[in-house]
Amino acid sequence: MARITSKDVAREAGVSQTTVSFVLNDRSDQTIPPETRQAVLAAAQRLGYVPFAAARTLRSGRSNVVLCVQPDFPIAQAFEEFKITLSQVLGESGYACLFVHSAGSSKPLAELWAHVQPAVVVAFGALPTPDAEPVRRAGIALLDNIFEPENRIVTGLDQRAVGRMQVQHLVEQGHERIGFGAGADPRERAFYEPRLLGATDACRELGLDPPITVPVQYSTESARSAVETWTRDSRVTAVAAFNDLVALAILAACRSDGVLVPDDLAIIGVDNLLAGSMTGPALTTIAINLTVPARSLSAKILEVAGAAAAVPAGWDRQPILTLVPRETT
Amino acid sequence: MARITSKDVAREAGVSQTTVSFVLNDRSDQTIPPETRQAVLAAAQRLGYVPFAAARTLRSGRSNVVLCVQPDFPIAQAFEEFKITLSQVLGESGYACLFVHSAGSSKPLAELWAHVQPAVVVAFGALPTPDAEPVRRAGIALLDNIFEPENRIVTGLDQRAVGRMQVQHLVEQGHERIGFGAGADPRERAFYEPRLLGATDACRELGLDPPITVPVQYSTESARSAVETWTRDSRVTAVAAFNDLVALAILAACRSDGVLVPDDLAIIGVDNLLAGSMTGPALTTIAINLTVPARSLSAKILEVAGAAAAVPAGWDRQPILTLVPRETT
DNA sequence: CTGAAAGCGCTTACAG
DNA sequence: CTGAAAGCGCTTACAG
Repeated sequence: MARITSKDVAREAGVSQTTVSFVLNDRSDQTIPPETRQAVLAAAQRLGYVPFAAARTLRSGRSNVVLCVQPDFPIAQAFEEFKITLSQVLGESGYACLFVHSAGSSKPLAELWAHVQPAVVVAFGALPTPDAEPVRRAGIALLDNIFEPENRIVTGLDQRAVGRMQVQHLVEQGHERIGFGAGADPRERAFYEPRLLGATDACRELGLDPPITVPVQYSTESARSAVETWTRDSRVTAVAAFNDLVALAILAACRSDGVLVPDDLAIIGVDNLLAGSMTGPALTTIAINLTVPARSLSAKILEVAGAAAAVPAGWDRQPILTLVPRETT
Repeated sequence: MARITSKDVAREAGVSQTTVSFVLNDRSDQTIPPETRQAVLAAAQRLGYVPFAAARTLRSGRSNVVLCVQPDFPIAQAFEEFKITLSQVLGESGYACLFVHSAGSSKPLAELWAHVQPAVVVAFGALPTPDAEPVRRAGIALLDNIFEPENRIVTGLDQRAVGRMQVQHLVEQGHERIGFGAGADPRERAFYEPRLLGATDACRELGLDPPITVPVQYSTESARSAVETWTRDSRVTAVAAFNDLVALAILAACRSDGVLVPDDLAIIGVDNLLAGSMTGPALTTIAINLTVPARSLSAKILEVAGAAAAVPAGWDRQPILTLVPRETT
């Protein structure tokens, strides 16, 4: 079955292909009488015409695809929400939001840019040089390292504020010796490093010693030696975990070692995982509303893509970080 | 900076564009002398030539993109692993694997097919008719409802086997009155319905009454009334939860109501979430190795795309489902 | 074995 | 206000 082309629409409407193009692209620099415009629109509708993007891309050298490169390891579930919001907002502005897993191509991603000549490439992490180079060379806008502190203007979210908020809460509860449960996986460094930085800043500002930091793996075993360090050697009374999973591991270690939570050791996590609300005692945590950063990033993407942002006003007034006090502090 | 085209390569190699195309596409129906072939390859290499996919797509009417439509709600984290494996295997066969969130376009996805004229469209759930129709009409291969029981040949994974395995384990532990904790979110029906079916089958085969099924939301509160139903009214001694999150909710409800696990009520989940290994008592669960279904699906995709599968042999011998016995059974 | 030429469907100077 | 024509970069009959 043959594809329906703009030529077909032109014939159906009794005009030229040029006119069809002008009408369908709503070119403001052309004056089209309403009747002609209606005729074209009606014909396109009747035939079910969908412009063939490959041809348009070939012609213009650029598609309206936004390509998002995801890290190869599973990240917090809350992140799904982020991607969904991003897709929605960009979708409303006529951009398709596609996600790739960077591990997808053993060879560098190079050829993928060619496949979908995107308008913008967004990398949540750092795009390795062999991948970034061809993007740059092709003149494609690249938004890199979205969640790094130095890019906080892009997402409106500074990870340091997370660690800062944790410490503030713990200190308000009367704690003076703070521990920090960092991640052990270098791929998650982009999250735990700035959060630790923020926690350290907050301690200093509040006149406390910097947090006693221990890397914790996602296992009770690993968390046990961390808990030992905190309670025995350093007399730490409260721990900020860089995420809920680490907090859960610490909580499990306390349970198995008879350390009372929150009496002997208070714990606060980050992410507001469902699982954290269902432990005993229930986990105090910080919820991150990723909807706001997603809208913020969308606006930036549309800006570099040279499109008018269709982002509704007021969204940036919503709070990103919310303390969820439960039973572990 | 101008794009490097096959014409440039032809000039550099001193041959025609036709020859360049033949060499670069490795056309077996053409005989090219080794020297010519080398010259072309060297020239392409030297210039850093990357074929412009839009032109190729325009010409052939089809790209080598596989488009995967994801559900709009966050699903199990293990799923990420599935997508990564899928990307890798398809990547090795020269296909780019892109993911979209179906909520992305308020209008039907229709225009997206046009954007990236994919070779195959894969929908993890059901693709609504207004979206499926244009795909079919465009003659694009569509793989739908990947995880439904009737498609178990595609993934090699029958969700019913999951529920079956849960019941078998519980019965081996001596239980005779089985409960089933289903999901409450209709969007997850594709997972809990077949699992319940499998559990019911297993009960019948083992001469037991069908499981007492209660929908459970992801909250301790919701799980409490479920636990009441099971322990008070029905004398159920063991519950199969459709996933770990429901199992965790049930565990939390037991904790708060003084129901002893596993003595009063045994619990088994599905997914092997990290959080489940860190509760007290630690959750017995079923781990799903999604690597195998991902490879299986890849093979199917490559088949419908008309490509030779580069799937290594032996992968289908690995077990998909593994019982992870811990402390709740 | 190799090349000149056509054509995929679109947009856009350019000419009326 | 509208249309004929060129050209984006590729592949493939077709002719030598």
